[in-house]
Amino acid sequence: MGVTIQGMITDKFLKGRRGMTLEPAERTAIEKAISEIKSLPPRTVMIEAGEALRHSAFIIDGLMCRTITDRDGLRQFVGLHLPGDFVDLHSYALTYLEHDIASVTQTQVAIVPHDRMHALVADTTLARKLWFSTLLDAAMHRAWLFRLGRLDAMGRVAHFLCETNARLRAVGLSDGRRFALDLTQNDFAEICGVTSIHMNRILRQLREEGLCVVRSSQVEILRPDWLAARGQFDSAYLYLDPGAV
Amino acid sequence: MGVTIQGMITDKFLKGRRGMTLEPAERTAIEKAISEIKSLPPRTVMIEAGEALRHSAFIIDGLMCRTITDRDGLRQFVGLHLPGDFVDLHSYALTYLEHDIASVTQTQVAIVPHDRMHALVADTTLARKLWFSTLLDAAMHRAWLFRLGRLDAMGRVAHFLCETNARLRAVGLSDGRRFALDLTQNDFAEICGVTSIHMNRILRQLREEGLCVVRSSQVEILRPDWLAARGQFDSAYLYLDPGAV
DNA sequence: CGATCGATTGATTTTTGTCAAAGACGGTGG
DNA sequence: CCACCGTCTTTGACAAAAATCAATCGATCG
Repeated sequence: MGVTIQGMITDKFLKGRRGMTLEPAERTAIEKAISEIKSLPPRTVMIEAGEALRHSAFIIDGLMCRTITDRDGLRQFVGLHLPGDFVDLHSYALTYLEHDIASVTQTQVAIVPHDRMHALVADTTLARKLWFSTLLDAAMHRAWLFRLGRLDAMGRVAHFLCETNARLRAVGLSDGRRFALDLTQNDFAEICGVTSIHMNRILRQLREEGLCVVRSSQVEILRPDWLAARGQFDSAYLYLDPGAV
Repeated sequence: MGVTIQGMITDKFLKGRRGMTLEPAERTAIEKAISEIKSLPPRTVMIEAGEALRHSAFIIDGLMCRTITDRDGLRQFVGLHLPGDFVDLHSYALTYLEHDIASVTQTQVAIVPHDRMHALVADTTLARKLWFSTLLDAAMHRAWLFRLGRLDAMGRVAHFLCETNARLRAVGLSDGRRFALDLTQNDFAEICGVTSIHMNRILRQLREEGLCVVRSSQVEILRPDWLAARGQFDSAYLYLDPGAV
């Protein structure tokens, strides 16, 4: 009661992030700036690199990814986005993106036209929170760089699963051990920068050793501490509320 | 004449970036916000992960890096910063960083206290340019992710050299083929996520095949086109002025 | 039911890391 | 001036990690 459908849309935005949670008025302001709600089928490119952009999208439900495609058409995931993520807020200041944004699963996004964004950022407090949200993405990029640059294949998977668990938990979509994650082994491979064949072997190994089961769009972490150690995972870069970690 | 020393400080900030160049008044505003100029010896940590921050630093001269250190003390570079880069502008909204920032060479930085930053971002046009500058870092992070995730060791080096060449060129520090870059082979290794031994072999190979000479703090690119192709380099993510590319 | 997509497995090759040891070079102190 | 040192570079031999090639297998879908 008292919670309108409208009120649910930005529910998860910056949820659980250290000192950056939105005030009710700020959420209302953002929700008023929404021009439409769009539904995307799975595996659909929403934004292509280079395209001129006049609006940003906020994920209400579903999984989206940011990818860069190489000369042979092979993709590297440079980000994975969950409900509550303002997936291409950065296009507001960049005007075009140098990567693609696509849905992974069936997705619902809220569209905010850039010309309505001007009014939002006139409020310097809200502007700073929006800025913060894009800096959070950058912090995740850095964690991903560490993952790819310093960890072996199993470490990368471990790190990624810890991160995803923590992020989903922050928005109430993981209980800390088990969560839905509708990615194929090939997606995991494109995230971790290994071949899907190798990814298959790593996931089997994790399963056989009773550490973690990744299977049919469901992840269950059996030994969270072990996984965090194996992936050298430290959640500081997610800027979560001390209580929420 | 007419160009004061003061006027030189922010000279290179956002220089050559598509529609984001600073107006004289904006540069003056930033320069007035500077509280001090600091000199850093080579290889000095300026900011440690987790430290509470009350100011940001702008690089006037020198090379700095952002690094994440693993459990064994091995570092992964997650960014390299040149003169004209507002190296930790993001600390303004983040309040602490999850990575270290250190000098590579002898460096001069201009310090801008966060409480003076408030006045700068009150100007929404300037705020947007500052925001853009942090998004540029994020775009580079993504290019680095592509590099680590999809390229082999030689491709990574090629990509990195193309990027650095383009960035230095934008601020007038490369002629497009030859530039100073005071990095050790170990730095290159920490940037590209390979061992320094392997990096040594790659650099030798580039040299022997007459493609590129990386030696004693000087880089000379003999075949820019080949290097760009080998590293699948596309400068779109640097958001350079069409004329400057 | 064939077709397609994703998962799985084995055999083999390629790339990169590890270990061990010199060589080069500049700077310092005797 | 020169021997010594530390840092950076270079090289070889070998081991480990991951990629590649080639098939199956299983489930789902029209």
